[in-house]
Amino acid sequence: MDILLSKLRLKINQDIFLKDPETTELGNHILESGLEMIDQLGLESFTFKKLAVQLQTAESSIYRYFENKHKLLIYFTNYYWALLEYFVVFKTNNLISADDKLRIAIDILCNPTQLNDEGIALSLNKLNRIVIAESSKSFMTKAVDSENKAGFFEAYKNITKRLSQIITEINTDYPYAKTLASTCIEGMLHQQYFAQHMPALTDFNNFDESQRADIFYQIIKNNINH
Amino acid sequence: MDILLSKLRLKINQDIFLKDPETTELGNHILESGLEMIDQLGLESFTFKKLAVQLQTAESSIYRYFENKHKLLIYFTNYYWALLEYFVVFKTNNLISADDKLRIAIDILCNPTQLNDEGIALSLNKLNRIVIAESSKSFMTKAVDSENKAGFFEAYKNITKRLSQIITEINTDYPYAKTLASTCIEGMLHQQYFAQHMPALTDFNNFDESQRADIFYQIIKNNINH
DNA sequence: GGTTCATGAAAGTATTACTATTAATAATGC
DNA sequence: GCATTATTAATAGTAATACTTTCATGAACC
Repeated sequence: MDILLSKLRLKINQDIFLKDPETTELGNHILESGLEMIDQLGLESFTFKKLAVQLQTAESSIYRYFENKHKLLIYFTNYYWALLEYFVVFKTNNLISADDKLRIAIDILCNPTQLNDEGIALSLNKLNRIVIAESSKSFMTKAVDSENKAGFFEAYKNITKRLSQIITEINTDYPYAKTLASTCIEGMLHQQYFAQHMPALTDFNNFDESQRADIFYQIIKNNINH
Repeated sequence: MDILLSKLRLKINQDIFLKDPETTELGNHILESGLEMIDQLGLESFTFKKLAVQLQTAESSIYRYFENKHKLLIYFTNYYWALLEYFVVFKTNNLISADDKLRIAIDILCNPTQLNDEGIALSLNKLNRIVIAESSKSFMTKAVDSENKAGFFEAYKNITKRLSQIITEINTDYPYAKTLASTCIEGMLHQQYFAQHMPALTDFNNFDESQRADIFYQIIKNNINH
């Protein structure tokens, strides 16, 4: 695993960026500091101007990589979901029991910051935080239909598909695998957000991570076997 | 019910607005056209300037009612959830069976546009659409903690509490009532959005409304009785 | 009839979200 | 080693956004 991870390169839809940021030094700086700043400031207060100042470069240089900050956010969410999908595939690969696969997939999705992040260029913690706090803004826009067509949400749809396939593997006749999968994946994100900011909406705090995985495992299991 | 509804006035946290929009003609126009425009343009493209042009008034006049468009959105989400809570309370009021209450609460939450909207000033359809598409932006900001403290999300927390109380009524020992309730309420919104914009993430289209209610009923029932 | 209040009109500011131009620098090809 | 090309930095500029301020007008109320 370590060997594989030492050169992990995720495939990101080419239309998300104007110029592949992973191919140059400035590009990589844009990703690192961009992630850091969106995490710190939130998407609303984050601007390419501020990022340019931080990187001691020109605003126009950043615009050569990304059309706007919305695309940069989409880049990060794709990166995050592609990464988690990689882990799900890798860790469930040789398992025979679909139930074991479910357990592991949920663990990864609920506690991604526990993963071994060697070989991953971007901070998994920061990615996790911005996906929790900002990712819904990436598809809750009037451009959703055209961007969906352009494949900007493929990584998110793929991981949902993986989870729904595991569900179907456990019970072929269960008719709502996609709804159950997407509801749980969204729910896992929201519960983390609520635990931090609106505790009235959750039974967890962000310390009982394993319990969070448990309840989503229960929700899925109790439904598909019924 | 009709008699009651003919003068339905919902309590909205006073700190959300600078001046109560329901007390004046201009205020009510701001609400009506503001709702219409956010629905049409999306929150990002919507501006007070555009609204002022539409209403043939001055931008500064609108600013006398709401500090910014974010507050206007919060006003609408509060209005929406307060309205649905009213219906839940009203329709479950005299019921003895907690199971019946659950069924009815879920029906209201999943198919709010079926409700009798006589006596409601704002369009329930538009409110429903903007809550689906925009409401997560109302609390996914860096101001969430102070705004939560200020009570801006009370209506949302209240309806979640209602649902979780019904869950607890069915099974007093179930320890995750809040998580189950908030996950389902968020899920109901998301499934509607996915059905329209990202069908790969759902098993429903927006015509089988009753099925959508069914699956959330199943998710809750199958978990709390286990 | 004077005061308060709500609105409208206009102007002004700082910031945002870009685009365009040009000069300087680095990399690469022959 | 030199010319070509690509990449970046620096600067300036534009249109729009998100406000704030000031002031005049008219209506309402007491």
